[in-house]
Amino acid sequence: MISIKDIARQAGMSPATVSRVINGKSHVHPEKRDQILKIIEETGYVPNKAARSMVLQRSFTVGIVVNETFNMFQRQLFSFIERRLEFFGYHTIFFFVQCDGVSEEDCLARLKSEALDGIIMLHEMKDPQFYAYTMNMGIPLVASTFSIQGVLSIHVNEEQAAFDAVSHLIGLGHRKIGMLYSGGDSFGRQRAAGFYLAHEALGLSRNTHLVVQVPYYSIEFGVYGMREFLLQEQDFSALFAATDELAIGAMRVLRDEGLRVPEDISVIGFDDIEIADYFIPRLTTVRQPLDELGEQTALNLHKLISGSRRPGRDLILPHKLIIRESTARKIP
Amino acid sequence: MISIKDIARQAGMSPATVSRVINGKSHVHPEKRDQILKIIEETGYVPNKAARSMVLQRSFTVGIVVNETFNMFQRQLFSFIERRLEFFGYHTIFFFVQCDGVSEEDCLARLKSEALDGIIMLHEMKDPQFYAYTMNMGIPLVASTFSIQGVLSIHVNEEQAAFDAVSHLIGLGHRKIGMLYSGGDSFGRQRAAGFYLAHEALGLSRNTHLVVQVPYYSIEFGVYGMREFLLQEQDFSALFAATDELAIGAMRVLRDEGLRVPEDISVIGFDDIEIADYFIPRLTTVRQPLDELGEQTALNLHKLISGSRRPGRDLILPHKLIIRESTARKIP
DNA sequence: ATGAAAGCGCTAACAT
DNA sequence: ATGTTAGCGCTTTCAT
Repeated sequence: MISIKDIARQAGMSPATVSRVINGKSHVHPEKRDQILKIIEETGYVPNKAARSMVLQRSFTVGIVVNETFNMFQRQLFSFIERRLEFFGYHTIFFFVQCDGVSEEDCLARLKSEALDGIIMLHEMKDPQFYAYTMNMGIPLVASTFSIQGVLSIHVNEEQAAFDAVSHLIGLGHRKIGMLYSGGDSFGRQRAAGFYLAHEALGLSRNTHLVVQVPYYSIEFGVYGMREFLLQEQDFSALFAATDELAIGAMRVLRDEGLRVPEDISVIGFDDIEIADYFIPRLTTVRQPLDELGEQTALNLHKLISGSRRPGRDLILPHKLIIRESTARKIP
Repeated sequence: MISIKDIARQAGMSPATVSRVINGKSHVHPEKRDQILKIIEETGYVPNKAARSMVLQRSFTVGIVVNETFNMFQRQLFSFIERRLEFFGYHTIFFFVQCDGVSEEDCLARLKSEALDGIIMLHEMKDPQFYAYTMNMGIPLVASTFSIQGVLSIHVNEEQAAFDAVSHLIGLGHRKIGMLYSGGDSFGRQRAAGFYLAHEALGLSRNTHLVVQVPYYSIEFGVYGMREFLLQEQDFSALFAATDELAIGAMRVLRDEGLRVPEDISVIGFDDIEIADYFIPRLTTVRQPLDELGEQTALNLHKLISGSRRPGRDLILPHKLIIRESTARKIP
């Protein structure tokens, strides 16, 4: 492989000068600079990352902490994040974690074995040791799609978004509304809070019997959750699912039970994943700006790493209610 | 950061001995080995990847060449591949490419700037320069989900699988069957070949008017393709979509046009992505064993890299016809 | 069986 | 403005 020395030799200069040119440092004679640039161009030389990595004490690698289930929403988000990360020259390495202590411990152990430049969290870690470690090591952290105290967090206003979704349902005349969500994470709880708030704001009692919790945000658990629901409670005309995947699983069950959406039951989701606009019926939902979420996540982590920004306060991205076919006015 | 020297000093031995222990080399006294291992355990020391990378001339990084559209099927597959890659200690770096020459050139340029240990192709490159380069540099290559001459390819028997799918349709009494696919890649053409073969085997004429080609395998192009289809041809009772995403887009259009699936038109897909089993109606399709595909892709690339295997002949994984709700007997 | 020493490719401090 | 040099953390001859 061609190295900086080869370029230096060909140019009749020292490696240091070539290095200066590559890294855009000043104090290089413009003429020599051009000459070096020309040789680099001709030879197709590119600096060795491992060598730079070693001397700069940077790995050009960012860790992605994500739930083992890695759902459709997260895969879509990752796809956006990755494009930007790639643009900034980072490699990625995944840390799949389950929602239990052992798994988080394993994750932390692996984390320590990698000299990460930064970490993107698509999943909320409970273990305080995790934050202690990253803080201690000075590893920049970005939380994407939820908020963590002391960590640069990028997300929509979950509570307000859920409030908007449920208000839409109430506005359609629904009075008994079910909710499907997971209480295991902050954004789930915030969406639930929005659900209750909408009820209060509109003067409705918050009937807690109409709530089913599931462990993960997958279609499968949407199915499971909806089954539970039907077992417990038949007297409702609308459902607020905390994610689109939950909504899709729920609609599947409703269909199997001979219940029509939206004629018999209105369903609203959250996220606006790709399939939402094609499902039958098309899913009414709250859009999270996935592209911007991905863009901002990568960009801000990069800023944190390069030192051009400090954590500061959360970045709140705008959400948007997308009304499609799965919700309709309640038939009295 | 704690280094090999620190361990050596604590153990009262030389870095060379510690290195031997870490890498499981022989010629180390068992007692000393245990002692070193103990210290490593206690201190939580892990070798610096960049340093190893430099001396070993390996990057521990694999490139993933994938289409810019990075569809649901690919995202799901990547998720499986990544888990294994992670297990083997590789980082990943994406190379998004479009289906045009310029994009492939750019990709090649970026490829050259990364010292990759290996490359996984989820997308077929046309540019012969690409293969010339990788061959020349001795970079191991694995093609996943399609076959390339001279490259270790892992995939199902596309033609047979498509044959099975179309035979299912014909067996249901359908005689005028449409096909939606992309001719821009080998597996698309093979699936098309299976489509024709099934017609021939069953003594049906291959009415080429019943075929629509699209540029990409996305839901969006399923919609687009189906619209085209309806414009050109109304006289058919079943559709073979070359991927599930195409099928979903097609079903969406059919629904919008007031055509029922499967009562009016049967639809069969290909891949068996996650949503297939939840869509309304549940999609009949041909399953590709995504988990094993991911597993084998990562494993075989690793073997190629570590020199414990040579390209050899293609790895053919079993497919399976999954009959669900979107296909039904033709009503005369 | 073990250690000393060289060197992987690069950057930065220091010298000129 | 440019060159010299040391050193990042590791592995691997080559001695012993």
